[in-house]
Amino acid sequence: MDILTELNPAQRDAVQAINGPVLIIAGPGSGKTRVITHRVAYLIKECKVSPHRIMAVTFTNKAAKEMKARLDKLASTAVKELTLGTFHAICARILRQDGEAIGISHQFVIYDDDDQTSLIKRAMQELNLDPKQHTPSAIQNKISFAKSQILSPKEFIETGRNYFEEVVGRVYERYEQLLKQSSALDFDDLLMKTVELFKTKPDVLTKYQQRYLHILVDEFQDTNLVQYELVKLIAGKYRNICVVGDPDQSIYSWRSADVRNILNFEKDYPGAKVVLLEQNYRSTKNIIETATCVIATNKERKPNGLWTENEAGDKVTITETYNEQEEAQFVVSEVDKLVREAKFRAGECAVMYRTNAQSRALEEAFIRYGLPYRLVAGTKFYERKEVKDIIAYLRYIHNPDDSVSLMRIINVPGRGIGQRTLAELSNWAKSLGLTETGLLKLLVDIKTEHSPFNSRITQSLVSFARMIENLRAKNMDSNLMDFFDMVTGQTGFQKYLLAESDGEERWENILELRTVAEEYQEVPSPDGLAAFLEGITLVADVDSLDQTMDSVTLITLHQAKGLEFPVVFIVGMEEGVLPHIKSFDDPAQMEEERRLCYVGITRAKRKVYLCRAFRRNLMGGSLVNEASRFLSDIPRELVSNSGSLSSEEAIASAVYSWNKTAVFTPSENILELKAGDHVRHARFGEGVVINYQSVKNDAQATVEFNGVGQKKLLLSFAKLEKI
DNA sequence: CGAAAGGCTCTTTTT
DNA sequence: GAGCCTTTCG
Repeated sequence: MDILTELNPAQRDAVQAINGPVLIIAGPGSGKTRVITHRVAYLIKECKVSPHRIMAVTFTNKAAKEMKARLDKLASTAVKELTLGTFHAICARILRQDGEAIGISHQFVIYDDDDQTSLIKRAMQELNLDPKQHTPSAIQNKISFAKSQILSPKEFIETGRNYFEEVVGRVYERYEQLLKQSSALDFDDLLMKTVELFKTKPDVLTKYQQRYLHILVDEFQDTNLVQYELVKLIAGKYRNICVVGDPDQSIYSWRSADVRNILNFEKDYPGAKVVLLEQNYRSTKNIIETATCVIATNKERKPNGLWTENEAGDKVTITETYNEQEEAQFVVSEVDKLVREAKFRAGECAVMYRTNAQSRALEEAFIRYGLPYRLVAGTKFYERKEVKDIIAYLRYIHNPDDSVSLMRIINVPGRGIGQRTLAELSNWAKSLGLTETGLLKLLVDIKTEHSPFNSRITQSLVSFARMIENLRAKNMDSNLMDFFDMVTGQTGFQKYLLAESDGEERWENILELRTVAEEYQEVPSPDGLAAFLEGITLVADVDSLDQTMDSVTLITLHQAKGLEFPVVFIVGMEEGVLPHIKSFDDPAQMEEERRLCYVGITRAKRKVYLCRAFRRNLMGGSLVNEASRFLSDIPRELVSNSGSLSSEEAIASAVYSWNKTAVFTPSENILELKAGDHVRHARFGEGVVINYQSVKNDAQATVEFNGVGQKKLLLSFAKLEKI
């Protein structure tokens, strides 16, 4: 297969410009992924560059996986040799390899957000800082920002310009010490320490510079300073650096991403070749025009020439409903309609929203209707308590210095080791210059009467320490699966979990985690555990999104970047939601909200629905929001029903849509059921009615489905059959 | 020590 | 409305 034939001239240009710096500005749907993969394939097949000497950086692991799959088809050569992954994953690998040169333990663990918070809290406690005066999360954000700017605690303190920053500086300093003691790195460290490694160890840098003849970076508009520096360092020798991005899709400034990286690329890399990809292959003309009108209002941007040869297609639908329940109901019934009319499959539809909390009303509606959906994130799998607990056990076994994990699990299940004991343990360890684990080992060796704790507690601590030591030894020569089972069994965790009220369900999450571990089985022990731990820490939830399943995708606008769906619903098109209220007093942030909206609209291939609720519940209270300003930027001729409404009209519309809802609620033949009745559902199969109650003109039934569990169903929607 | 209850504060987006 | 923290009592 010829790599170049199926490309348009601009795309071909982008693929073939292999010498020197290249900037590719790629509008949405312009075949960006295709260009990147073809470029890599071109380098390997036509230019005979060894895959070993190519680095390709993606924004998510999912994007990396996808690219790998595409390359396998395009250039069947050893794609394994490629360095392909997110910045974080690539840096983790580099530090695992060469981090020791700057004092990073070979065994380091990666702390996620949660772990970071607990460590910051501990640092604050030690410094006698009141968490009410300075919230840990504010401090965490600031530290993260400092790291993204490659500022050490010392440098940060020097540049501090107010009291708060001075406080942050002190916490930052102590936090770093605690991280070091725990042999741990946080997410930002992965990047910052790699830059530090390169800057202080020229020989290491040279090694990587010489290796990577070609570097590609995707989603360049969302890189931050650390990432920018990193790329600059590695590309320092050959300068064959190709970056791809779209300033209009920059939506991560809150994570310190800096659009200037892409806007100033030509200045920083003089002579860079610039390629514009402006033809959109994804969306209909109406969708492109709508998106263009929305983004055009931004002042801080260069206009682009996005266009498409695609048909005009359907007009954009704008709906107003009374509240978010009705909004969700509208979405669900509309999806149902599209599916019933055989226009689209459920899996081709996505519902996008600004904040995760908005998924709730949607989920409820999908459940009631009995329509399949998949939620990306939500209570994220790896953030569930039971999952984090087991991971903490595994991590602590892997790395005895990991005090955050130790503190998390030393009393889970309860072993009579409480707050007081732990505080004493920490203090005593500190005064002896030992880690907590070191102290526990000491306790095992000395006579019980020499322990400063009472005998019951000493006994507890000693048996805990012995158990962990035993497991640590087991990890050395056991199969990863056997080892996993030993951990859940011998720690008493399984028993403890199953005794909890919702234990069954939570235990299933552990089994789910176990299946993830299966992927690392072939890695010989003890490295299998290390590989597993690293794999799960750097995974985002979008990474696991499998679009082949035939169910509607519920996803945040941020996560939706880089994806495409035939049908897109954007809900919560209201002032305060999208744009989010936090952006009201900052024009730059407001522009980012607009870009977010733009990203959402441009995910759609065929159909766009923009939904708004007149009233919305937020933290108990109920708010009346005006229509999003973004809606008023869309010309009426692109919209199939009425555009923005004034607030007086909104009330009329609320009444109108209330009636409309009643119309598409088929209130005839509501099935009458009682507890104990057997029923059948198209998706959930057979089950037994547990509870049944009438609600207005409708009825709600709780049904225990065989092998599926309990579901609450609204009978006007769910197609139940009595058997 | 730990379970239960009450009180508080936030809620944007995530590798 | 939840999640976190503190208080209280057994």
